[in-house]
Amino acid sequence: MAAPALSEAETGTLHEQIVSKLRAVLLNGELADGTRIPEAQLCLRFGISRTPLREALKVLAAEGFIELRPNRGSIVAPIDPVEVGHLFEMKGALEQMIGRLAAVRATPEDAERIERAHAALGRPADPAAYTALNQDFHRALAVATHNPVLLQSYDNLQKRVLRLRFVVNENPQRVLESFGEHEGIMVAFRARARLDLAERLEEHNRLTGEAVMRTLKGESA
Amino acid sequence: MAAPALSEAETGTLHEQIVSKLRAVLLNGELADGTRIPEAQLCLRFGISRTPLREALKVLAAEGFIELRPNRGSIVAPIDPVEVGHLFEMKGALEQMIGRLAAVRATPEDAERIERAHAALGRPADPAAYTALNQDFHRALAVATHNPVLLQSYDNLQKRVLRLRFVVNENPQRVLESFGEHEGIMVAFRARARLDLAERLEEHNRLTGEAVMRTLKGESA
DNA sequence: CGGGTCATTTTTGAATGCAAAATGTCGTCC
DNA sequence: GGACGACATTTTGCATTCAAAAATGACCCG
Repeated sequence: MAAPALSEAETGTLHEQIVSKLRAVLLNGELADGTRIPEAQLCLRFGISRTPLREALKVLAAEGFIELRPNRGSIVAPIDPVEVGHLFEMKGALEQMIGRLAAVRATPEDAERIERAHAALGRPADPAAYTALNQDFHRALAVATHNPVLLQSYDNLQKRVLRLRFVVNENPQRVLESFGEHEGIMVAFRARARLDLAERLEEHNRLTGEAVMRTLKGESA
Repeated sequence: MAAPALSEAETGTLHEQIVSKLRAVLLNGELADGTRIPEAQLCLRFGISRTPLREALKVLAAEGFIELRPNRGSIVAPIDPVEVGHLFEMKGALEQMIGRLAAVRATPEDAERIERAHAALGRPADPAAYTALNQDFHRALAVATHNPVLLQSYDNLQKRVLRLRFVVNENPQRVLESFGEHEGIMVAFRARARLDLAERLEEHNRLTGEAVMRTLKGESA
């Protein structure tokens, strides 16, 4: 019998579990951006002492999810429209790389995972499920590059961008456009057309970024 | 009177100082890759207790410089030829992005910094100095993108690659080639030719990577 | 009634202490 | 001579403790 596939949050050392759990809390939008994070409260919540919690905070700060202010506590990293632009720009460079590499390196298993993720995306459930499936789809392409360094950076960016969905709601118009773009991406992928795949992924990312930026600016105005 | 510009290692909280200092130690090649890092020894060396040291270790692990093995201590991240290939590949994507953006966004001040860094590189001193100046030059181009997200990722990759110089010595032949490539890069930069600059940076990175990989394979064989 | 100062409380940063896991040592047996 | 196993030692992971810095609030003065 195979091992029961423990989720990342229930294995490893205590502080590693806390990193996963706390990151999940932040990505679930439970703590609004900019709010203070009292250590004692989190210790109570997770049932641990401050030592592993503080280790986790340092790691999450390095990942860009929280901000440490010496002697003044940690805060959930504020969402800055300028930084969001930079995040999408950086993600665009990775998407291009993903396109060029995945088209060439995808194994049959990779291709099947990508097809499945794309198919799952075809039947739109609630918005929250759509977001998760969309992430899975794009991540499956990143996995197909077989470059762990790239994948780790991509995961980080994807998660940091993911936090935005609580300040800018998914725009239904944009979701519809995405379907078409995803189809185009799959066409290029099935043809293993590396430059086309790169271009379509980059453009898809750029359009999403622009939509997010418009909403961000609209709401702040 | 301006503040005396403290180096990163002497400011901020204790654990932040340790992160910088310890990273510097690793980049100086004082600890060979794969060697164990006894916590007590480092505490003694830095004159601190284990708490901030362990926080620093977690951060450096997240950055990819060390590896944490639960209950079995930390080791200096082993240099794996396959991973080195992945690092250069990822760096290549960023170099392209740097080329496309820096050509367009560089301010006159950026341009001057880049020119100065390039000029400093022209008079080759000892190999160690050359490596540092070379890093400065490429970093100056990254700064000119005015994208901090990119810059942070680039810094990380640059430093991780930097560790290699202790396992593969700078190859004089390759250094000579670099001079020519740097000239080409500057020509493209001065003309603000974004696609050319991107291509030359990418190619320069690829050639360096290939040279390193050849040496790595040669030495392991 | 508002602003400012000082004492009190809370919270953070780092050191210490303690239990569990891993490592090393020695003796035994084959 | 080498493999195995019990014991002692070391090292790690986490909880607890202590000191210093920031936040809070009471009090006074204008």
